[in-house]
Amino acid sequence: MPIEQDRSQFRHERILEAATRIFSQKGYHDAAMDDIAVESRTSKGGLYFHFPNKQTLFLALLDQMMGLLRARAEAAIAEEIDPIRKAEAALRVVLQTFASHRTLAQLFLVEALAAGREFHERMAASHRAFGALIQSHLDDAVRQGVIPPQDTALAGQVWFGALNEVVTTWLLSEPPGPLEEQYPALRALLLRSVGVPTARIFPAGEES
Amino acid sequence: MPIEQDRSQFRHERILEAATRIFSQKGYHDAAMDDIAVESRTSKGGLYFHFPNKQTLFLALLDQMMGLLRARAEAAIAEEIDPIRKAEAALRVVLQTFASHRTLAQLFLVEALAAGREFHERMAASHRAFGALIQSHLDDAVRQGVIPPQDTALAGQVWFGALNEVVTTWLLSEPPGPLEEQYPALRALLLRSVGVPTARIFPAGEES
Amino acid sequence: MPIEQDRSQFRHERILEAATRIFSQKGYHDAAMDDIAVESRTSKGGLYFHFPNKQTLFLALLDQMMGLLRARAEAAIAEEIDPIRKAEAALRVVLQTFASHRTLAQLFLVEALAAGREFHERMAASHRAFGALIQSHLDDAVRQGVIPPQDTALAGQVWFGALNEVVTTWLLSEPPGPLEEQYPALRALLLRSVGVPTARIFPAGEES
Amino acid sequence: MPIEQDRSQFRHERILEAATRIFSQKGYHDAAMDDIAVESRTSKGGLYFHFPNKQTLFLALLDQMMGLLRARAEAAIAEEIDPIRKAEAALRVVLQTFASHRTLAQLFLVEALAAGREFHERMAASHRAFGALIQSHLDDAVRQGVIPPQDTALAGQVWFGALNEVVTTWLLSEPPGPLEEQYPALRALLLRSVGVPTARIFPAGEES
DNA sequence: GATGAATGAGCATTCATTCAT
DNA sequence: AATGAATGAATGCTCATTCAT
Repeated sequence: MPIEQDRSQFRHERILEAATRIFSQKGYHDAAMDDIAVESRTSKGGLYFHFPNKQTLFLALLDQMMGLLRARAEAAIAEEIDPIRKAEAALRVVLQTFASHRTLAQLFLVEALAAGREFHERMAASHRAFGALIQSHLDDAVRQGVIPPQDTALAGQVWFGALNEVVTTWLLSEPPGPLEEQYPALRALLLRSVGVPTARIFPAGEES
Repeated sequence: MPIEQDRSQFRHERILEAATRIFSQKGYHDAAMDDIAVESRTSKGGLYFHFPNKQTLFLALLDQMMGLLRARAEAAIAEEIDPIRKAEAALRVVLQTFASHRTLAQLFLVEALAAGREFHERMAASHRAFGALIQSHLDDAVRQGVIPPQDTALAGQVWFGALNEVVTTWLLSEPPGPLEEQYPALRALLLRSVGVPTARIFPAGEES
Repeated sequence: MPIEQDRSQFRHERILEAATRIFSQKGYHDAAMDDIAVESRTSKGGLYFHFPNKQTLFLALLDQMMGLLRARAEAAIAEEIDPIRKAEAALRVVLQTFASHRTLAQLFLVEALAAGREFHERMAASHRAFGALIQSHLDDAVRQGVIPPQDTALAGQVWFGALNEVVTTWLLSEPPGPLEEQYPALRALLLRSVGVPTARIFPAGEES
Repeated sequence: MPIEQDRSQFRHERILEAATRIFSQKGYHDAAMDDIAVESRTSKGGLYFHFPNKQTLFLALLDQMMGLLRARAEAAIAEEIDPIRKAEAALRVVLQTFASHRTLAQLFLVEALAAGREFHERMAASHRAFGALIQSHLDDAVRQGVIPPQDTALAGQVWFGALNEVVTTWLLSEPPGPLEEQYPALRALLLRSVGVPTARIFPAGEES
C-alpha cells in the first residue's frame, strides 16, 4: 500500500513541522499537544499514533535538526582542504543555518534546555559532538604546525560556546538584527584564540 | 516591632535558600510551590505572603545571584589596575564562583532558560551585563594600545559564551570534574582571541 | 483550629457518601472523579486533597464498610453464648446489614471485584475474615461436641459463599424482593450443613 | 467458497482464544482491543469484522463457557440415576471444569462482574441456570422422599454460592493449591445441608 | 502574619470504534 | 475480508493561586 504509506509519511512530516512551529512559539512546556494537533490538522489520537508522547516528538525534532546541521557542516568541511579552513567552515555553516532557521535555532539552543532534565543529556551530547568536530580539525592544524599545541578540546568548547552565545543573544533580541554580519568578527576572534597568525586571519590586511 | 521584622526577614531568607535547593534539584517546572513550602518549613500561604508568585520567587533568586556575581567581580576588578588584568579577573571570579556554587550555577545557566519565556529577557540582560563588563575593560585596553582595535562588544559576548559553555558542560557531566583547572587554558584562549601578545599571556614562557 | 478541622472532616465524610452513591450507581470504572466531585459539592482539587487517587478513595469505602460489618457482627455475637448461636448471629447480622444498605452491598459484593486486579487481594482478605469468624465459632461447637469434627475452614467459606450468592442475586434482581425473608431457610440449610441436629434447628418443630 | 468460510471460522476461533487469554490476564477493562488483535494475529479491523464490539466479544466468551459447563454437567448427570447423585455430579463436574480451566474460571467468576453493568443480567441468568439445575434434581429427591421438603430454590443458590466462593478463593490465592481436593468435604457439607442422611453421605463410614 | 483547605483550569494520554483503501 | 491510520470523547491527576479563619 504505497499510497497509504505516502499519506502516513506526509502526515508524519506535517506533524513535525507543526510541532516545530508550536514548540518554538510557545516553548516546550506551554505547547499543548492539542495545539500541535490543531496546527497539523490532525486529531490528538493521530498525533499519538505517530509519536508515543510529547517527549519523543520533541526529541524527534532535535534529532532532525542535529542531522541537518551535521550534514551541512560535513558538506562544507569536505570542500576545504586546509584544517583551519575546515574549522572555519563548520563555524560559518552552523551560524548560517541558525541565521536562516530562526525557529530551529530557538528550539535547539533555548527550548532544548527548557524542556527539562530528560533532555539535558541529549543536549550535552550535541554540544560535545560540535566541540569534537572543531577539535578534530584543530588537532590537524596543530599537527601541521599551523597553530601551537594547546587544549583543543577546550578550544572546541570555546568556539561552540561563543557561537551559542551570539546566536542566543540574537534570538532573544527584539527585533532580530542580521546575524550573519557578525561572522567575520567572530571568525577573527576565534581564529586568533587558537593562535592562527594574524596574516592568515586578514589575508588582505583588512583589520576591523 | 524590630523582632518581628527580624523573624520575617529570617523567614524570607529561609525561603530563598529552600527555593534554591528545590529549583536546582528539580528544575523550575518540576519544582512545586508545595515542595518549597515544606523545605522552608513554612506553609503555602506563608510563601505567598513573601513572594506574590512562583515567577517572582525565581526572579528573586536570579537577582540575588546576579548581585553576588557582580559584587565579587567588581571587588576583584578593583584590585587590578591593568585593563587586561581587570578583564581576566572578571572571568576568573565568575568561573570560581560557579565552581564553588554548583547549585547556583545550575539555576543561573540552565534553569533560567528552562523557566520559560518570561525569563528570557531577564537572562538576556544578565548576559548583556557581563558582556558589557568585559567590554568596558577591553575598550580601555584598546585605548591604551595593549590590544588592537576590534569589536569589543562581540568579544565580551564571546568571553561570556565560552565561560558559559565550559561551566554548562561541567554542570551536565556526571560526575563533575574540577572546573577550576580549566581556567588557565580558557584564559589563554580568550586573551589570545582579543590579540593580547603571547608574551603577556605566558609571562614566564610556560606555553601549555 | 478545631472549627477548621471539623469542616474538613465534614467534607471528608461528604465525599465518602457521595462516592458511595456514585460508585454504586455507575460502577467503579464508569464513575468519574468529576461525578464524585459534583455530587459532594466539592472541586476536583478538593477531592484530591482528601484522597490521593481514585483507588484509595474506593478502598476507603470498602474499609469503612468492613468496619461497619465487623462491628455489628461482633456486637451481635457478643450477645450470644452458645457457639452455634454466635455463628448464626454473624450470618443474620451480615444479611440484615446488606438488606438495609443495598448500596453498600452493591459496592462490597459486586463493584469490589469489578474494580480490577488491585482490589482482588483486598477482597480476598475480607472474605477470609468473614470465613474465619464463622470458623472460629464452629470450632468451638466442635470442641463442645455440638457438631461433628469437620473442615470448619471450608464450612466458613461455604457459609459466606451462600450468603454472598443470596445477596448478590437479590442485588441483581429487579425489582428487589425482601431479602430478610430468606434468612430462616438459609439458616436451616447452613446449620444442617455443619451437622447441627434437626432438633436444634427447628426448636418448635416448624419444618418449612 | 467453503475454503474461505473455513478460514473465516478459523480466525473467528483464534480470536476467541486470544480474547480468553488476554481478558483473563489483564481483566476486562485493562484488556485493549489492540492487545487481542495482536494476540490473535489479526488487525483491529479484522477483529471488528468478526465481533461488532468489545462487549459482544466478551459475551461470546461467556456464552461459550456456559455451553461447555452445561454440556459437561448434563453428560455427567445423564450417567446417574439417583437424583442426589445427579446433583452431586453437577457440582463435581463444575468444580473439575473450573479446576482444569483456571483461565476460564477467572473470566466467568471474576471478570464477568468486572465488565460492568451490562453483564450483570447475563451473569444473573447464568447463576439462575445453575441453581435451577441443582434445584430440579433436589426436587426429584424430595419427591422420592430421599430428603425432606424444603426451599430447593434457595438450596440451589446455596450450592452455587458455596462452589463459587471456594473457586474464587482458589483463583485469588497465590500460589493456587489443588482445588479438587476440596471436593469431598464440600460435597459432604452441601449434601448435609439439604438433609441427606449421613449414611448416604459417607457410605463406608469415612467421616472426615 | 500564618495556615492549609479549597479551587479549577489545564493537560497528557488512552482506547473503542470507524472507514478509506 | 482485511488492514491500520485516524478519530475524538473521556478521564485521572497536577499545581499555582486564593482566602476564610
